Amino acid sequence: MPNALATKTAVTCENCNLDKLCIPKGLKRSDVGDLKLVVNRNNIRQKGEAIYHAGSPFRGIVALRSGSAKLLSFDRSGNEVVVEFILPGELLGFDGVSSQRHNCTAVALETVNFCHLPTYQLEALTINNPSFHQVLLQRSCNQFDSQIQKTLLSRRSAEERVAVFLANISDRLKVRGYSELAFRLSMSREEIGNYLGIAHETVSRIVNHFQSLEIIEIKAKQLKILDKKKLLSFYQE
Amino acid sequence: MPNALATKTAVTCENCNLDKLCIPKGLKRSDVGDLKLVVNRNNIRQKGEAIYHAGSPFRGIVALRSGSAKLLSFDRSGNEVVVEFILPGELLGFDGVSSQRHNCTAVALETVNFCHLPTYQLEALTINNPSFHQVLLQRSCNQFDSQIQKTLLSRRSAEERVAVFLANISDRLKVRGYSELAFRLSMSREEIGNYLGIAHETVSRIVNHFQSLEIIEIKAKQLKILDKKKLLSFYQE
DNA sequence: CGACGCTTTGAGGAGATTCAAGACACGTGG
DNA sequence: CCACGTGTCTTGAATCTCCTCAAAGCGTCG
Repeated sequence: MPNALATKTAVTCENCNLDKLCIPKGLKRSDVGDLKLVVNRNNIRQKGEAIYHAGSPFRGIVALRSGSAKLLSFDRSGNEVVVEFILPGELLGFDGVSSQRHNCTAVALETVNFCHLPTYQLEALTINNPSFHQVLLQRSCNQFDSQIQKTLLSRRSAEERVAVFLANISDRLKVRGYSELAFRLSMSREEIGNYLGIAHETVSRIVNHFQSLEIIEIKAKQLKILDKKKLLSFYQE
Repeated sequence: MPNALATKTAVTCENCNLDKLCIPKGLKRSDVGDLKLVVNRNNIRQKGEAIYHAGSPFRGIVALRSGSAKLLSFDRSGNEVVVEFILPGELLGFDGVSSQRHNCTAVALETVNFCHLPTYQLEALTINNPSFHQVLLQRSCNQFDSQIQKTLLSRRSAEERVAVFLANISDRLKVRGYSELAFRLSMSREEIGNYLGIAHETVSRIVNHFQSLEIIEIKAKQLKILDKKKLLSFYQE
């Protein structure tokens, strides 16, 4: 069935508008050809549904095509801790590689569409194609890097954390071709606070403070950044 | 010169007492043979000296043989932030993989001896030996996992953080065959505080509090854990 | 339209920081 | 071997940031 449509409409890795961000980034054209043959496309989850659960066996790497998601862990009291937010073109699943079992849960923040690269294909690709594994290693180390950035941020004040958070989402959306100054914040205050390590009331207070300074404007979940420079100045000392 | 001694005394990957923790872990015997041929052994750094610097090009993966080290990043005011402490058998350098340039600095906390697996050998190994890259990917994802653990910890009180920190070092030393209940804390209060995201005065207060509760005993840098169960009870709610 | 969840806002309090000063340990040189 | 100086560690007091608890406002969706 997918093949019947392939001639005209099907999206493959080669013509995906995310190919500059997703796994194909850094791969040769011919290698992308190998990739497109083994990827499961068009997996859907609705808001609140899980993409995978903590504790479940690792089944492969996931690439978000549209929508956004959160990656969660749980402390031993069972409280959610948001480890990362995931935007289109970003990869998911590295939390399952080292023990072959996920230690995080990935949940859709809105309807998401994702591709899935199953474990056994992953191994096959590796053998035939060393540069593929190189790319994968790079991406996984990337995750490590971004966790270090988060550590740095955790030393700053609540105000700085919120400022950097908003600027960071803006930057990532820009790279993806969306507007960097007006977008939907699909996560709740609760989730933002949880991610930044501060109470949701604190998030709310700071967001409203930024509004009163005319740095941002927020209605419902729609965010406008009025002065990104000023926003960043909160972090740049 | 190393070859002349090889018959009797030289330590290679095959007879290294860290082979169950280091890169060889998870590799077949024959693969370890490939590895031992390309590793530079017996690199030394004195206390305070860097193993590599943030900003320098990535030259390969480092494996600590003896001594301990700290992995640092810097915030934009130039303050040190301790990202991780590294014990014997643990790997270093993943912070340089994704951009091919280190974004952390690694510094010896005492005299260290380490092995070095250079980039070009890394690539060669990958091509001839897929399982090797598999192991590398696993280790890098491990780093990611431990950063997530750190995030979880950053939500807890200062007391819990110190308790978990001490228990964690104890566990890691145990795996390495050292005593889990009596060891040298080679890092300063300052460095511990920096790692845990709390002031060094707070570390001092808590450590002394644990002493007064007869959970630990500390003289100079020598630590004795008198009641590990009680220590962990601080974290287990 | 009503209910539920998310967000806002206020007041009070707890935990950790900061600043400051003194104790201690270690290495150097007399 | 002891005196000295430097850096690390400890301890106390004042302060501050952020959290917790509580209640009200707003939006959204059946």
